[in-house]
Amino acid sequence: MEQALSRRERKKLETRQGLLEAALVLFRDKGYDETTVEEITERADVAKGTFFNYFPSKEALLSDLMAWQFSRLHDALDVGQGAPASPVARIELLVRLLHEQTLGEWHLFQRAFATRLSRPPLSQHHPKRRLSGLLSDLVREAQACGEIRADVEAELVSDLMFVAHIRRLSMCHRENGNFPPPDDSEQIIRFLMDGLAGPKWRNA
Amino acid sequence: MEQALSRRERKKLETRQGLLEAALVLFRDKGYDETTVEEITERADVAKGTFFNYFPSKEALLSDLMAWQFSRLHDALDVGQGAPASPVARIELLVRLLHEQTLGEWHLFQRAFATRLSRPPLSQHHPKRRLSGLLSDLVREAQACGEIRADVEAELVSDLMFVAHIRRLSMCHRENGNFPPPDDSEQIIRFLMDGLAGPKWRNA
DNA sequence: GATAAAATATGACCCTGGTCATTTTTGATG
DNA sequence: CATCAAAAATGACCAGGGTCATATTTTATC
Repeated sequence: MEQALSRRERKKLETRQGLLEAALVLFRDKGYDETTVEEITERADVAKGTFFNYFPSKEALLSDLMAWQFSRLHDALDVGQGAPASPVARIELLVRLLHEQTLGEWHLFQRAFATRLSRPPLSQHHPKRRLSGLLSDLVREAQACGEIRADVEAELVSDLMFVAHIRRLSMCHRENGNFPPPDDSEQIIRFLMDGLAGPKWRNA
Repeated sequence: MEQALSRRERKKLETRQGLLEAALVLFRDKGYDETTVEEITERADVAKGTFFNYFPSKEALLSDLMAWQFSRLHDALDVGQGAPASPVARIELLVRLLHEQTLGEWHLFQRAFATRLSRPPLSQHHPKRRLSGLLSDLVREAQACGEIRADVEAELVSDLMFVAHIRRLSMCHRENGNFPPPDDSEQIIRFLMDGLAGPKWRNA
């Protein structure tokens, strides 16, 4: 057990967590753009300047927030904890979990991903908390054991899966307001697996 | 011939175009974030406020800029003008052209796409100028004539192609500075066509 | 031309993300 | 305790995107 946390360090973590939680509530409630950094610090009961002692930017906080939200996924995907042995099956599981967890916050998620797409990484978190790393690791595993062809970059594949997921949420949301779609999460993965030419070409 | 443009309307178009061109030069030169709206209006020789009479936001201008840059692609893909008849072949052609045209401006392109991903459409341009519409139309065509399975949403497919392209540029750029990659644009399309399981599974 | 109404242009102003010099708190040491 | 240096908090400040009431220009009409 490492109880090597001085009071100072504990206070620091507390403040940081307070900011994250305040932001999450406000983002959920009013949306990302509509929430001011000052409102966040107000709610967390610190001065505005303090915010930037903990996060280099508002976007970086969002990124950390998402990482925090998704850190639990790692455990759920541990084979030791009952996750399926097949990497592809675990990918499908991940996508399904992701889908459940993203409901209600998909616009935040979407925003965070878009930012990551267009700008260099904002802050390096613990690898255990990087969703993209998790996905691409799974892809690499699947490639290693032959479930997925190895002549494509794992990063590319995982990104495609990611974006497919975001698209689906986005389309659902725009069409029927906020209604979560039927659980066809794995269909996208399957389509990526089968290819655009489709399974019927397989035996042609 | 419609010469139904009053002087006022001509001037209006001129100003708009002036802003677009000024912005393009500055974005290329200094980058999107580093370019100020005021610098753009300065260069276009109008007041800052005028900018927002023509574009609702800086981002909207970027979006229009990209649309403008890509409007010529439509012509290149006209079957009457020598483009291949096969929709998939035309998709491959589009991706290759896209790749050539994006060189040197990929970060702008990337930025515009990321914005489009995370926010509702900023301004509705002429459909002929919407790149995403162009791509998804091609996909629909390919589906109609059986080159691509029809049980997946065309929008989803075209978005995946889009993102794959962006990813590739992004990775190339990050790895070897600015060096354009070997012309393997179609490989991604082919991988999407074949699927992750890969062609070797085909006859298994 | 003179006049008026509509379209356009303008820049002072506001808001908010982000910076930074300064102040306050912390805890180590004698 | 008193002292001091390091860490952390603070809020005045700045820059840039975006708004808007006002000023200017254009066109229509007489």
